[in-house]
Amino acid sequence: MSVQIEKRRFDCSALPKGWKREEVLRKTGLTSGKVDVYYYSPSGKKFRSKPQLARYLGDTVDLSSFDYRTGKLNPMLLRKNKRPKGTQFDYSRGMRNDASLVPPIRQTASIFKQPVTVIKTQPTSKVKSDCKHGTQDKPKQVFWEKRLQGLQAYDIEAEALRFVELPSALKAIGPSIADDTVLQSLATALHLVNGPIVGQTGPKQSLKDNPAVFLNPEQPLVAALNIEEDDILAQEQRVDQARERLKQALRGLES
DNA sequence: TGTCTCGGCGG
DNA sequence: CCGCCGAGACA
Repeated sequence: MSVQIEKRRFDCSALPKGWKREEVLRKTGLTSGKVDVYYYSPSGKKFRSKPQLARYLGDTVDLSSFDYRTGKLNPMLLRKNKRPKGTQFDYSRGMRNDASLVPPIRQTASIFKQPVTVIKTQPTSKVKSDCKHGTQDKPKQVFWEKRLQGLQAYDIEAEALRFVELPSALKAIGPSIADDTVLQSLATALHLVNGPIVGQTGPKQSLKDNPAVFLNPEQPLVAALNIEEDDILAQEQRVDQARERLKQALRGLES
């Protein structure tokens, strides 16, 4: 009698390095014999459905050609609108269909945020995984924050909302970077960057002379900042005051 | 509290 | 029938 493997965690060829795929056999109960499939991100987070995976990977990734159960990439799985024989490759929805998409091409936003090369081999094309560089994020443009410059929040009366004042400790870095841009870059960094936000830590003079070269685009456009115990205490106090004001306001609503 | 496991709902 | 996720069991 062959004892089937009841639990195995594999590297999966269709997935980038570090991702694991696991099959778990149900041993008891009404559903005994059913196999559950799980995925593990490089950081160890467990995923138990395709929607969960999609949520984690974000809108930029198209999982429509990914078969969750088998872990394989392109089994032409979409039941409806199955393509006629003549068509060679499903370029996936959302992709433009111009000359720049004739293989071989590079895609940076592919399954699991991994760069792939689409190569053409007669008569069918296929997707070749490129693992040797690991996962890659889209490079950030230097001073990309400038694209946000001049954008402003308005209230319902179309009146511009007053801009918040930045603490004097936040010193902008870069060519004519205004306070609002500093705030936008800070907010973006807080939202996107995993890890500490430390500001621009490069050599001061170089940053001044040639920011385009010495700036770290991963960090916000502020000089390296140091947060002291006092700053934290002061901030806690401000929060307390704000809460107090909110309490008063709510009390005013009740009566 | 977090992980593992099976049930069961709904497409 | 099967994907997805809730929730009980268990550590």
